[in-house]
Amino acid sequence: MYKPVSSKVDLPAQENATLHFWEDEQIFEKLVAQNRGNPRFSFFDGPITANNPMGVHHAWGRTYKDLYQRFKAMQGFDQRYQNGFDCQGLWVEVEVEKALGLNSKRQIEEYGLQRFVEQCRDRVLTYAGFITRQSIRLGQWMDWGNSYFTMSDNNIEHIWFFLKRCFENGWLYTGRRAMPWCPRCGTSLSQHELIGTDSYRDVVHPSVYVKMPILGRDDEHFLVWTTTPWTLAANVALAVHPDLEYARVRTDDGILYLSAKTLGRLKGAHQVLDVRLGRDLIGWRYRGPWDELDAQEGIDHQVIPWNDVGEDEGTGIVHIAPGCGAEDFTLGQSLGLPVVVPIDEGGLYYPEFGPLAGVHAHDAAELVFGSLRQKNLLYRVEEIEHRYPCCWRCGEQVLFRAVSEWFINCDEIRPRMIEASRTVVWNPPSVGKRMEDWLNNMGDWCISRKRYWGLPLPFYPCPTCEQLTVVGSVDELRAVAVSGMDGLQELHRPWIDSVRIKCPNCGSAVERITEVGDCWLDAGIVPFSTLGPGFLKDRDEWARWYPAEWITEMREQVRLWFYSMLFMSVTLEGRAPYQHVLSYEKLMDEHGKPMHKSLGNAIWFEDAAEKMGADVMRWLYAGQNPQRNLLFGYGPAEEVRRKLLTLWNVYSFFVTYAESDGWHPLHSPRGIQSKMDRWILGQLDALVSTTNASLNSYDAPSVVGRVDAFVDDLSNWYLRRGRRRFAAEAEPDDRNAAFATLHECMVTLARLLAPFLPFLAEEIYQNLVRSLDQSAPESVHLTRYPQPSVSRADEGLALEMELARNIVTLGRSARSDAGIPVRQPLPALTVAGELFGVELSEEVLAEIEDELNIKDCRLVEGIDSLARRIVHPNPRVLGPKLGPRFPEVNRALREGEYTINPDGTVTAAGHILGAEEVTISLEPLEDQTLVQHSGGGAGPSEGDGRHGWRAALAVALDRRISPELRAEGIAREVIRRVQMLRRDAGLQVGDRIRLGLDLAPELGRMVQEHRERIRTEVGADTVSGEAASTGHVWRGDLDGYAVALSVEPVG
RNA sequence: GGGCGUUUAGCUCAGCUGGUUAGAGCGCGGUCCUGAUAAGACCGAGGUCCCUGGUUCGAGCCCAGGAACGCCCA
Repeated sequence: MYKPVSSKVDLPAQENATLHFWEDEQIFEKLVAQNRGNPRFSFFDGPITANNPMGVHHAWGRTYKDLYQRFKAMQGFDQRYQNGFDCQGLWVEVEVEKALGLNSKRQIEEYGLQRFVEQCRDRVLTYAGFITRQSIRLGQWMDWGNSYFTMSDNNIEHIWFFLKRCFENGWLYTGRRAMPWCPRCGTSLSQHELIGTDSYRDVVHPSVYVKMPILGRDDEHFLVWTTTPWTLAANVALAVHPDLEYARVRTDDGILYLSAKTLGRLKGAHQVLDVRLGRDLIGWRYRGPWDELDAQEGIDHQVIPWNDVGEDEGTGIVHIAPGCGAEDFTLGQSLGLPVVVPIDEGGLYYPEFGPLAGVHAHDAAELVFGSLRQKNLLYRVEEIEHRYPCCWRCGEQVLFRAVSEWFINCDEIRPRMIEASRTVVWNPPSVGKRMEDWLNNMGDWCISRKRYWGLPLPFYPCPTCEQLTVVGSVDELRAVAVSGMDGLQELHRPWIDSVRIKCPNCGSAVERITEVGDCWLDAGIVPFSTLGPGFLKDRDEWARWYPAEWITEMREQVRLWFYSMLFMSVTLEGRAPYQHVLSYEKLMDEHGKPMHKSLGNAIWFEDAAEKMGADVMRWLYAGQNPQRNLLFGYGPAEEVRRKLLTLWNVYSFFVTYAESDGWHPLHSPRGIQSKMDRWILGQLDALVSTTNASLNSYDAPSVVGRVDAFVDDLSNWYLRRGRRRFAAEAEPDDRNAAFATLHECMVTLARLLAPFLPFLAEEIYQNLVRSLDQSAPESVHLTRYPQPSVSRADEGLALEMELARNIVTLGRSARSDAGIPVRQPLPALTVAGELFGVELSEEVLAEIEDELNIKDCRLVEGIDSLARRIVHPNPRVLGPKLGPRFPEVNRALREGEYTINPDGTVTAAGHILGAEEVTISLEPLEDQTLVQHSGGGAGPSEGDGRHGWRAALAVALDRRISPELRAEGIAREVIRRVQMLRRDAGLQVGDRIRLGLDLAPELGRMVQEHRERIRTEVGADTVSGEAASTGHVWRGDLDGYAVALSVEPVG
């Protein structure tokens, strides 16, 4: 027995029931067991940050992951199904800080490192559980009990191993770099923390023009402009553009140098004494504004060249403080300039800054101006409004500080990474270019972070002899540790900080540096730490899963996860860790705007899943071109839902009729297939074949398009045409064939769609297969993926059907032109055209007649009685053949200067063109107003057989309505009216009625011979000549005669 | 400043190794069909394929230059 299926469906409810079924019956576990020991398919899951709930953007990528893993599983591949969580890093710390009301590193330390770190871990575990439940709701099948966590000791040890290898390679070093720094939080901000929308604000700052006395030239000064007066105490150089012109001008404030185009910024009158190029100023020495400070001792202030100097602001002479700015720092590094860092972690000047010592950088302006004024160096102060970065957490304005960090030198590995990247199939290919570009430009990898919750860098620099020890594993640590091992419950701060080792060189006790590692180390090691027991523990087992055949993440992972994995993999194994990469773009709201909590346009995963349904989401994701931003929302989801609903309704139709008919897939006779059956099964086979090909190259969107087309074929042609074949009064052989065909289509489709729509596919499979056959696999997901075998695809039949559908389209169009509804039968439709050898069988002609309600559809030889043939060149053939002479032939054809020869060839401009060298379109003859035509094209297409028909066709509609036809039309009209009444009355299809049929006498006579047909079609037990006065009644007129109809349920 | 990508109907997007008449869905107007279908069909309105130049018998597609937008890097 089939389970009854309503034509209306609550997809989310259906899905939740399916989830229970999978869980109760352990279907996923059975799938894993079923494929164990088979050839493997290796996929690495990029770790999702377990810091917040999963969003609908994550669900996009997770759909790809699940889709291809399910596809590979149905092909029989053994897989690991390991999900990953990214656990460490500033993002987690920040959320925990917010939750605890902490606002700075100082407060964290007061709160207690251990408690803080435990909170971080708790948060990760909480959200890992949350994301797991969400992913399950999406239908994602993973070995959820076996997820990897990047905070695990195992992961950390593998990174230690990598870092030690880097150390042995001589790549590890400490260096400084200028970082955006929040003095309130006491931490640097990483680049991506400055990218968010809230990070830049309009701020008013005092800007200052400062005079800097030139050494060896009395009363001559460089005039310098800056918006950050607090950095003047860290000045080490001035930069000029070598090719700009600089003027020496006399002013009331002495002789000043500034670039020629900025003279307008001087106060009052000035006199230009001379002009020289910036390059002539290079190397000039000057006295800095704070040379008296201890911090400035020994600094030789010089003018340096810099091509980034401009004249839009300031004076063309730029104050350089490498300790206080990112660009300054980079420039300083390239020229070997000293770095003066004026402020500490909290933004306060260090003691060696004399009068400024202990002052906060944000409060220093007045003090600075006073001092400069006193030294007669202050030229002018003005306010400036500009966009300035702020800490996204606390809103504090960011300062720049040069700080010491740990780096991995990339010189040696860069070319090897580029080589490895070229072995990867990047999808889309531009992502590969992006990777190569990134590799070519990558700086050394800064791997340290001055924070708490993260990978402890295993670096032990000896304070006595300066030898650096890098520990490569816990065993190694144990071997050299002198204290702290007993309390080492995990490889995290604060516990790891208590471990001291003995310097192998001098024997001193050495502490670990306090820094933790970049979280991309955590993710990049995944190919080594997660496969089996891991690279370090069981190399053979590890190697069976390495490298990944396929991975997928969003495109920004090129410079993040894809990069860090590649880096670590090339270092440790000398090759890329993945073979195919699929990347995808960003998810936006349905209007193309980024989703933001603050904009109110964010859609939460739970809401989407419960309102749209996971399958709808998945179909939306799978159909998206991954190279384009996905516009996600309830509008697009509704479009998808309607497509799935079409499929659902075919399913519902099948179940309803198979159940009432008692048709059984195993016990009912196969019947005798019609052309329609053979056609749809051929379409099905073609779909199976192309779907396999597409999925094997990770191209889901084209599958979605073809499935949509197939469902349209199935619903709007096969089933629409075949409805009556499923009725009880249909001929049994034909009916059985129809059921068997539709059943096969639905079951194959369920298996084909299982990776895409796991819920819907399961529902259909359970009801159509499993409910009748307990020996069948327990779940659609335990079946094998449909394989292209001996195909029943029949190109000739496909073309014939396409031709038929084209004729129907023309016929409908002709009826529309004539203003005659389809319900009114018409005597004849004449079809003529260039059919390219495709034949229309009687069987298919009958479908056309029935569909168009035409008594006789006939094909005539030749077209000339219906339409004028217009010859067009077939440029694809003629172009290469005629070359430059092509245009003259083209012109002749266009202007009608040609003759069509009896053998079908065409003579134009002195050339004889073969039938395959031209195409024919039709123009209706003027007196044949009811002719509809379709343009000619390339003839039967090769390709995949879909929508390839471009024949030149013409149809002529005979619109003479005899009294008999009129009567039949009216009878159909009556039937339709009664059916509408039945629906209004809420009757089921099988319910019987009493029909009241009160017709004007003339009408009654006309319809007389159709009375029995009316009675049977509307399911009436009796027909009376009078309509009831109340209840379900329709009164109106048909063809000008009064009519009253009534419907009363029987019993 | 450099790199990558995008630009096609009101909106969202297809468009094959270049082929002459550029398509779909949504939306809009009209008509029709229907006891599987909250669906569907037919007709219609709606296009400077971002711009300029080049190659070619022929360019939405190839080449060069430019513009706008997006992302990444500096």
